[in-house]
Amino acid sequence: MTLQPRNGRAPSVKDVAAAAGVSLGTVSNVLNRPAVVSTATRERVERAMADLGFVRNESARQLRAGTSRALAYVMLDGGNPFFHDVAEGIETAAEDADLSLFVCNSSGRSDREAKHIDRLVQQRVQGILITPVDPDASHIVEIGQRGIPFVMVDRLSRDGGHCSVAVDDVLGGRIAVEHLIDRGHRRVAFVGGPLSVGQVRERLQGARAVWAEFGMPAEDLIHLPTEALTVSEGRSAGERLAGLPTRRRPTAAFCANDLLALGLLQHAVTAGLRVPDDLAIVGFDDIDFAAAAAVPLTSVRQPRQELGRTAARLVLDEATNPDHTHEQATFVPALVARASTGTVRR
Amino acid sequence: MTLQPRNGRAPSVKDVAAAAGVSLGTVSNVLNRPAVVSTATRERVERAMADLGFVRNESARQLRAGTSRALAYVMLDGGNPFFHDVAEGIETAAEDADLSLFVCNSSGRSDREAKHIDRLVQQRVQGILITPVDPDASHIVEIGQRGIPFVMVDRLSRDGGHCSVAVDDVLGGRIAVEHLIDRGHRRVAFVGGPLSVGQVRERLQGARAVWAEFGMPAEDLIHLPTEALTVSEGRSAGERLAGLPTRRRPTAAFCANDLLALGLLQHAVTAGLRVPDDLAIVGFDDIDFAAAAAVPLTSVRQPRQELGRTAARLVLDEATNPDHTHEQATFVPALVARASTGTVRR
DNA sequence: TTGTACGCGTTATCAA
DNA sequence: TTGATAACGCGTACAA
Repeated sequence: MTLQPRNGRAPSVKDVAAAAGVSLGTVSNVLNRPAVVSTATRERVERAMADLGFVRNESARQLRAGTSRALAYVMLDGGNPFFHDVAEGIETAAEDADLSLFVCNSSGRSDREAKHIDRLVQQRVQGILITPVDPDASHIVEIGQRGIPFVMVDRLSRDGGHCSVAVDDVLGGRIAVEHLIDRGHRRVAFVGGPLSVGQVRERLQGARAVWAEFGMPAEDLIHLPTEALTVSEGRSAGERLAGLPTRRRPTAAFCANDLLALGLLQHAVTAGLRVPDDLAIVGFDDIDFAAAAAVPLTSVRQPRQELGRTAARLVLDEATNPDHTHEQATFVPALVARASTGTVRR
Repeated sequence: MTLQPRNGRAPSVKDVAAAAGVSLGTVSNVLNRPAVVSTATRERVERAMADLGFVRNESARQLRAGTSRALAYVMLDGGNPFFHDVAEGIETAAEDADLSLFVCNSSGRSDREAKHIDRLVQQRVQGILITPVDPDASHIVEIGQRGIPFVMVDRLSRDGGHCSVAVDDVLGGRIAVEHLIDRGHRRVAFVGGPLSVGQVRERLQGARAVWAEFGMPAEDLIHLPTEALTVSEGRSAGERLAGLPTRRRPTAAFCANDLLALGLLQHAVTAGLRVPDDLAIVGFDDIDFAAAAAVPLTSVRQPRQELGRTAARLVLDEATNPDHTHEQATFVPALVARASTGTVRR
């Protein structure tokens, strides 16, 4: 390979044509409809491309085509493995459709999210998948108004104005707390926040619903609010929990996600509490680190990869199918019981 | 906002010009040199842009400019939070330079890596940052030959043919094992593999070097090979470790990364071993989950974000500075001692 | 089977 | 201060 770029610029089809002694159209044919080119010339052109180190210019193709060959996923928190797993699911689907996937991370900040979306619209991506900071923010709503295919991930659409995929968070909250009641717990903490996050709200709602249905007094389901869904917030919730007067101290905690649960678990162990005997813990998401915790964590599983794959399927349908209708794909969460809730009380 | 796209196509500068009753060049001036346009016309143009929902077409800009306004990072394992933190560091630097960052994930597969690179070259990204599966693979070497600025992350360049950033892995291995010797351990396991991964090789090398310097018999530093640097491989290493005859069983393990260490920790706890009393554990990377483990993990810290920021700085220099010279940025790792090695033996 | 000419949206240059 | 025009690299009618 020579790789001799003419004065710094990457070789174009024009250069290839000149090198191969054919016309520009022929080179294009070799690239896009090799069948209509004679074997001899095709090989000559291909050799020229290899010699020059020719690479198609995606921008030019895209400009010509009017749209790019890429999908994008804007995730809420790159530090949470849950979103990475969702992204993996999206990527497999994107690969099957021979599309690139741009993964962006808003880190829970609305301004960063808006900036990412701006860029993606400028890139003319085929579709946007997003787990939004706030589903009602104007920059989110505008995506749909622009006519860009988009799907909300891990959050259901309220008005059906677009596709979405999520698990039933209310149900998730129900099965988590039902499991704890089943294990004999009569005083339980819900750890999670802020309540501006829809997922947190609904998981709490499910927890409360099932708690009431079992006839338990509302004041025995204590809400320990957190400022974010992170390990360190879980740790701090643990401190507050330990500070409660003994008669009010819960024997179990249901955390709004696994990161909180891991933080809580860590603090509990540090504070000398035995898990699950002194404190049982249930998480949410079932990320790989949940099973890998020193006391493996009971968790409410979300089909992470499948959420991603389905979301990708939906954007692609919206992007290509003129008869597309918006769809709210709801998945059923499942409890995965592990050691952190392993004992039946009394 | 009307958002009335003419027959499906997004509005272009041409449409804006027509709507505002000005020429195309004026619209361009409003976008790129607003100072040279009179306030009146500028406002008219801006209103037209808002009315039409005009968004610059990045492909066209790029085609014109000859290069994109994006950087790319191809990471080795998206499931390892270490790489996410590196990516965050890169992103901050990219943001400062007003560049987009495309994050790709090879998942340790060379074919996926090659595919990603292909696409990135087609996109004409300004530079590529990569933690390669195999630094000597042809598709890696070709990046440099193509004249595309690129930096190897978490892996030093052997021949200096390109920039790279990494910590001193040999030193990292040394301080980990020195810490264990210091804590009184006389039989230690190195958990990690495959040895085709340079980082693993060098960490082992450092471990062996310091072991020898302290005059310890080589056979008391046992290598427990793994097939990957994952939690589940750590767990399986734990099983093998437990299976060793008591006289040969190490009192401490140094793991090639934190994921292995977490898996090992989990198995140890399950098997009823007390950490650190029965088995002390040192990890590598100091990901957030290390501190968050139920027995907080001693680990060799890498300056993850700073690795990323430095790498970004280097590609940008290569991309913009004609006098650029390749640089191997080496960082010094630091031991972060936590509970998993908390006790001095005997 | 191959070659020619045009358009995609943006920017920069030059002329008015 | 504004307007006309050429160029970027590619794909595709259409003509030869």
